[in-house]
This record gives sequence, C-alpha cells and structure tokens, in this order.
Amino acid sequence: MMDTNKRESTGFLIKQRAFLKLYIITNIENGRWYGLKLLDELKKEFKPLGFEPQHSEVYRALHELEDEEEILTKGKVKVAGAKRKEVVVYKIKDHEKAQAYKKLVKTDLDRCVKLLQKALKDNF
Amino acid sequence: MMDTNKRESTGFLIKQRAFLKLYIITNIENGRWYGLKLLDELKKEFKPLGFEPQHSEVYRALHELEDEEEILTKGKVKVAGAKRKEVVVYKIKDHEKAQAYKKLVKTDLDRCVKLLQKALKDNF
DNA sequence: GCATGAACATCGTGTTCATTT
DNA sequence: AAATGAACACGATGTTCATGC
Repeated sequence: MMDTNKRESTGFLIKQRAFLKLYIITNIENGRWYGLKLLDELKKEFKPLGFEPQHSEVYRALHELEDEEEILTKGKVKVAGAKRKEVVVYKIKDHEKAQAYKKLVKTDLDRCVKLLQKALKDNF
Repeated sequence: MMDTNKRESTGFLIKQRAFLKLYIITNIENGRWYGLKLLDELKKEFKPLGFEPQHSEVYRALHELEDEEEILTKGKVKVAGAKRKEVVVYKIKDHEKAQAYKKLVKTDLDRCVKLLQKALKDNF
C-alpha cells in the first residue's frame, strides 16, 4: 500500500552528511577537486576542532550531490600530480540548485548555533 | 580475548543524549522532576528551535545518569498533582560529579559552536 | 489517560574489503 | 601505495509495545 515509512527527525543538530556537502560545494565552486583531495583538505581544516571525517562519508556526499541533489557532474581526468592515472573530478552542474542547497544548510546551521548557545545560556 | 571493540568517534557534533543530560542535571538541581515532566519542559523549551525530543531518550538519559555517571539517585514519590499515585523522582547524588560532567559538556558545546561558526564563515 | 520502561526497528556513519591504476 | 566504491557492522535514537496506576 505504498507505505511511505519515513522516519521522523526530532530536529536536533545537522547531520555530518549535509555539513560535508556544504563544504564540498564551496570547494568545487573554487576549483576542481576529487574525493581524497577533498578529504585531505577537510581533515586539515577540522582537525584543530577535533573532527576528522572519513573517506566513505565524503564519497557518499559526492554521490548524493550528483545523483540526488543533481548539483554536481563528474568526469574522469588524467592527473599528473596524483599517483593514479585517472581521478574522478566534479564540477558544478546546476549553480541555482547549488545556491539553493547552501541556503537551506545555512538556515539549519543558524538554527543549530542558536540551540547550542541556548544550552550554554540555560546551563552555565 | 577481551576484544575491546570501541568504535571510534570522528568528533563531529555533540550527541543528543549528552545534550539532554546537561539539561536534566540543571533542572534537577533546581527542584524535583520526573521523566515526563522533564520531557514536557524540554519540548516546550526547544520547540521554537525545531527540536522535539522523545520520551525514550529522556528515560535513557536519566537511567545513564543514575547507573553509569552515578550523578543521580531516584526515589518514588506519591504526587497529588500527577494522575499516577507514584512517580519516579530524581535528585543529585553527587554534586562533584554533576559539576564535572557539566564542565565536560560545556567544553564540547563550545567546540561545536566553533565548528558551526567556522562553517558559516567558510561557506558564506 | 499518565507514567515508566523495555523491545524492536532504522538511519547515519564508522570499518573493512575489493578493485583498479 | 593512491583512489574509488561498495559491503558490512554498529551506535544513536526513533517507534512501538507492555505494564501499572
């Protein structure tokens, strides 16, 4: 009976996946990147804050940005710098959708900051 | 062979459980509360920010604060206001541990705020 | 119905394995 | 080894069920 079993979110904090997608879009807006290069960059950025994402999560984010959000397209490119002959690079396919997605995430980030700051105010 | 299979955390954002424990401790410091009453209070507080915790999560937090953190003790109390004859109320058992736990959570909340604000700065 | 608790189900994501270069 | 991807496994938490007032 088309039982659309969608599990409800209680709306706590933003998911890592969305957080990474945001960074990935911004990074790709500024140039060509491929999976592991993005991961390196992200790890370097977040390590001082105790967050170290995994490679699989970056790949999942990339795949979804391509197949579900339809924001990115991929292509293979021969890269001299990389050890591998071919590398999967992404570029923005739909700038409108990219901006729309980023806007959504921004709204949620703002909400999350409020939630955390409220906790700091209420308990300390 | 005592294979301590601890799954690594990548250190993204704070877990709902810890977030709720913090609020529960503070609420109990300020008076007597029982599970569903706490839930009501928390839901009311967070609903404007789109977060609505579930009853089971509050109970799990209470149980862990009693059995694992050993911060709370429980007792049953007959309450006139409630429909039920007896209700499970908690009070602080170890104020030292309570403060220590809150301090830990505060550190993590501060870190999380930084992570989110960094994302806002880096992507917008 | 209110209150508590546990059992069950599932999403998000960490870990491991496979494949290619 | 670097890179990509998928399979597998498990923790966190949402949902449902059981029990007693």
